Amino acid sequence: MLTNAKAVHHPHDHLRCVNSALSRARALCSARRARLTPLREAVLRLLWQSHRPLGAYQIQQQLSQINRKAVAAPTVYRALEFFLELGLIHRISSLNAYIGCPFPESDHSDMFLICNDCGNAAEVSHSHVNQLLTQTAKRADFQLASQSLELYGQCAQCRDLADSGAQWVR
Amino acid sequence: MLTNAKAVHHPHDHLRCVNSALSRARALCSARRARLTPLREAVLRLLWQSHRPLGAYQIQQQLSQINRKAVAAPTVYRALEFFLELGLIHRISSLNAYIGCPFPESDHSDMFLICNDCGNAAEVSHSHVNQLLTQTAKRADFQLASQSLELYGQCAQCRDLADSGAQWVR
DNA sequence: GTTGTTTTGCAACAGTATATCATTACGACT
DNA sequence: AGTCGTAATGATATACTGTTGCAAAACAAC
Repeated sequence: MLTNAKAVHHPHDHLRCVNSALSRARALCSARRARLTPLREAVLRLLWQSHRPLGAYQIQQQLSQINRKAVAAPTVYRALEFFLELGLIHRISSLNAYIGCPFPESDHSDMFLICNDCGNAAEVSHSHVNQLLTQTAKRADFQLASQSLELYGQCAQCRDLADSGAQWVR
Repeated sequence: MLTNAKAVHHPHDHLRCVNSALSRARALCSARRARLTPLREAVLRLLWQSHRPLGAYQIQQQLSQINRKAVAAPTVYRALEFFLELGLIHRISSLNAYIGCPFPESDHSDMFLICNDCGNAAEVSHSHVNQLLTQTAKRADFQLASQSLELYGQCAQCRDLADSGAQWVR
């Protein structure tokens, strides 16, 4: 089982996530001869500032602040498209939002565990799940090609917080 | 395993789907003291005209034609919300589209098999899948509450069509 | 440095969904 | 039937999400 849930849904050294993500991105881009421009890197950094999926227009706003001048929507979408094609980010369709992929080099079909309280989304790739889904589809005489799996619930950290009577403030 | 895949992805007597869906809807509405108004029934009929998910604005257009006068977006969304709350329809978030639920009275967590060729979407509820997902989530210390599972691929009918060399025209 | 390609800027627009307030229809009660 | 409260619909505006098309700028290769 490939997952970053242990980090995402618990306290962790987030700087490591960011640095690891950026160095992986740089490696992958140079391997594919894709240009990781300053603007694109800024978008990727924003996506990795936390484990919460970000909407395109949230990115736009933050990017505009950083740049000290307005950045247009297509610019953001182009950067997102660039990363989506490289497998460096994913789109979470039930949220219309985007999130960095923690293991872009491994060919995986992904699933997300999204916390209803804190909004953090962990990625999980589990071969049993994929097998069962493929098999279930096959039993319905359906040839599976791709999937969108988004699970909602409560993460460990928020459960503990809730148990202790505290309130989460977004 | 609860599914309508056998019908959806094969030739079938669709009138039975429609009639069954409408009578179930009427039953459920009267049981819940919810009003199945003419407008709402028209929306539900449109959703059941095929097994392809419909966008809200597609519904709006067709509804306007039927009504011989323009129907506004909020009207459509209100009808959709009404049915969503009753569990009579589902929203497929990766398509921004809506589809009738074939077994609204049974409490189920759903998954869709959506054909990339013909667009038909079958609903599947499989306890093994749900168990495995719940368990996988649990292993990541995550308390599963709800899910959005949308699988894409090729249905049996379209596979046969493709094998026979024919072309599907949408 | 010139040239061809990729990236970014910019403006307009298309598609999806919601907020707000006015109006109408309905159900229950007298 | 008439009144009253609630639910449903109409109508307008607006927010949010995403795309198209074309021009300008940056870059890579020669």
